Amino acid sequence: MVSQRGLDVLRAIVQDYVESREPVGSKSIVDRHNFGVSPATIRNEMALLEEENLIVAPHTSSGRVPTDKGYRIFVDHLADTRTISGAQRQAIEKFLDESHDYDDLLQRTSRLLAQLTRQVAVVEYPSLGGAKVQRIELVNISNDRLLCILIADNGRIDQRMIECGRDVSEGELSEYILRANGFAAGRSLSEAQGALAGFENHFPPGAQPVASAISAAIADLVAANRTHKLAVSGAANLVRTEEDFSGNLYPVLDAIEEQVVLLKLMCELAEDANQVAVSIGSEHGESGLRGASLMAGSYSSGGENAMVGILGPTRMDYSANMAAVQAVSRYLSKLLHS
Amino acid sequence: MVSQRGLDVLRAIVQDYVESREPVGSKSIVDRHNFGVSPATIRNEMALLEEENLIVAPHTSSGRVPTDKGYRIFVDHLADTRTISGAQRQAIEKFLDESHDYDDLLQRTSRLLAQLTRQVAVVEYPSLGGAKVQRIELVNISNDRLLCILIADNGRIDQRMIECGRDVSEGELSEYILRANGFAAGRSLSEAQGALAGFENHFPPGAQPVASAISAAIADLVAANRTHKLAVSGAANLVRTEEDFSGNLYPVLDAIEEQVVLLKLMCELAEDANQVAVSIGSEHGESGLRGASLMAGSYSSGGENAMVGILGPTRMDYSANMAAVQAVSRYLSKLLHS
DNA sequence: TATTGGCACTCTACATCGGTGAGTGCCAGC
DNA sequence: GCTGGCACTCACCGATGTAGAGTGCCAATA
Repeated sequence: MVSQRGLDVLRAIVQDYVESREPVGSKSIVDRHNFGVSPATIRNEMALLEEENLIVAPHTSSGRVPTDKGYRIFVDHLADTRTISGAQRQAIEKFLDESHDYDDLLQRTSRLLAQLTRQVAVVEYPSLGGAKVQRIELVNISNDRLLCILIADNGRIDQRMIECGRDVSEGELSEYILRANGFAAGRSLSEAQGALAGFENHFPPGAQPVASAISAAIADLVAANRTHKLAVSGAANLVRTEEDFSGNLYPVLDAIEEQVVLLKLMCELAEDANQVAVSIGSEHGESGLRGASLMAGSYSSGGENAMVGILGPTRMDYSANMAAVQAVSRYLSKLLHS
Repeated sequence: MVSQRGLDVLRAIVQDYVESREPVGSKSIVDRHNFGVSPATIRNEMALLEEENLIVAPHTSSGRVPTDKGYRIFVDHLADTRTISGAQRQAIEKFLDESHDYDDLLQRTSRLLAQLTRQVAVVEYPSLGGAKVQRIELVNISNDRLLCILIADNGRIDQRMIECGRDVSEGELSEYILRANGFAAGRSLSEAQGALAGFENHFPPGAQPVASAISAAIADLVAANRTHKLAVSGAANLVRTEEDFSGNLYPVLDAIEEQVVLLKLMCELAEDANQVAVSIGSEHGESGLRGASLMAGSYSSGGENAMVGILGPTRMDYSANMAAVQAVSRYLSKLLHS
């Protein structure tokens, strides 16, 4: 069992290591913190911490480095819950208030968080599952192609191209639009998909192929909206912290681009909606992201929750970053609810 | 003046250096290429090439490395104009034919090119300047917010949120829609902007604030479409070639994220529409991208030209990459014209 | 005149070696 | 339970030496 003073030592080690990037020795701890005891005593505490797998020595007779488990204890019990500065708060509000639309807002959020934390920022687009269909639009693009646009009541828009194989007159088009909206408008996305089953049967045989292509496109749009999307910024920050990833950035950059893995990890963090959650190093199973921590808080938009967070090396300033993620996610929720 | 054999030596140096990543010596040249002369003769040629600033020796008594100027001669006169393999061609066609819509197509193009060249791929969205307004839609999002959607006849869609400050009834809304389309539909974007001047004067005083907000949003959309957008993929490929950037990826990743610089450079490459153009190392003024080459070809969509290309270290396989960029840009044009 | 073999020279990469310093573990004494 | 002392370990640094790749130059040659 680790004593209170042991935990204080752990806190000191995490703080100093995050700052200096170098293994922390017993002497430097007594120099920088007021423990009122000698290095030898600290060494005894460190031996206990090492037994508990909270810290580790990279090699015999070097200082100690926190393990993932050590960071976990730090995050859960030892990190001071900081709040961001007034200037930072103002910067957040100013920057986000300037956004033009939904897309722009989430991209700005991502950029802002990358700048505040100097890490890679990740913002999840909310699912549209609970959103309602505001309107379905069909537009003639070229002779034999239609564009199908789905507008949700929270402002999100998605589109799909439809190949008709033949011309569609304006009159026929407005018929499709009228019916499709009759079926789907006002319903939630998940309902809309069901409601459109058999859509094509309400049209004369000649129009059925196009009608079923339309209902397929809408189904596809709805399905695509279940798989979430991400806005990512600040990849350049990774080179600053390159050594922390033991020089191998490839899997991290790859994860950022592929997004699938990031999405999965973000979802796993979503349990506790009110707190900023952290997944540290090897806690998430991804071997390529073994040196990375993911931190995320949730925000809500139109009844749907989504995550906003950062990706960085396990050796990061958890206190400051949690405060930033917290502040940004709260303000984002507030903005989307107004 | 450099002799024909001198140029052959330059070609050999570029090819070998690109492959081996190591300065090329006179002996290895005679070993790998059939010059039928001794290393000493090659050394004499190399001395001349060095005088012309086409190659340089990193230090006394090491092999030679091409300079940016050397790469330039190589690209302009010496590179064999390769064509891609049948399998690659099929892969391109298969992958791009599967795209759902405009956005998806350009993103797929970017991914594809990144995979083919193993570099960072950049695809410029075409300007909408010449495109026509297909329709303008206004949608009530919440009580006091409207979403303004601009649909162009080439399938591109953009949106802006409008804060009205008061409720807008459905009747009033359809009035706005009717008029806005009356003014703008069927016109090119640039015309539409002019046509909407004084739009609000056609409404009763009570409706004028909202009307002018709408026309401002449309003007904003048109303006935003003049500043182009990029789809970028394959950033992870940079770590593979990290040493080529003398270990400093920051400015490169930064340029990728900021996009402004990339856009500028792409535009500068646009002069010759039919050929793949290359900007090598310090040729473009950006100090952060001194170790990078940008290669781009143009494609056309709805009368507008835009660029598709790659960003990589100056030490890249120009022949193969030019073939890939060429093939992808041609196929993209073809797909967009059908 | 262009080419070549030979030779001295240069510089990097790599391994070896000893000294220094930071840090540890352990133990006896307070 | 804390502390000072001590022996020990190991990374880091600079100096040193060696091997190898490559060059420039020159005199000889076809």
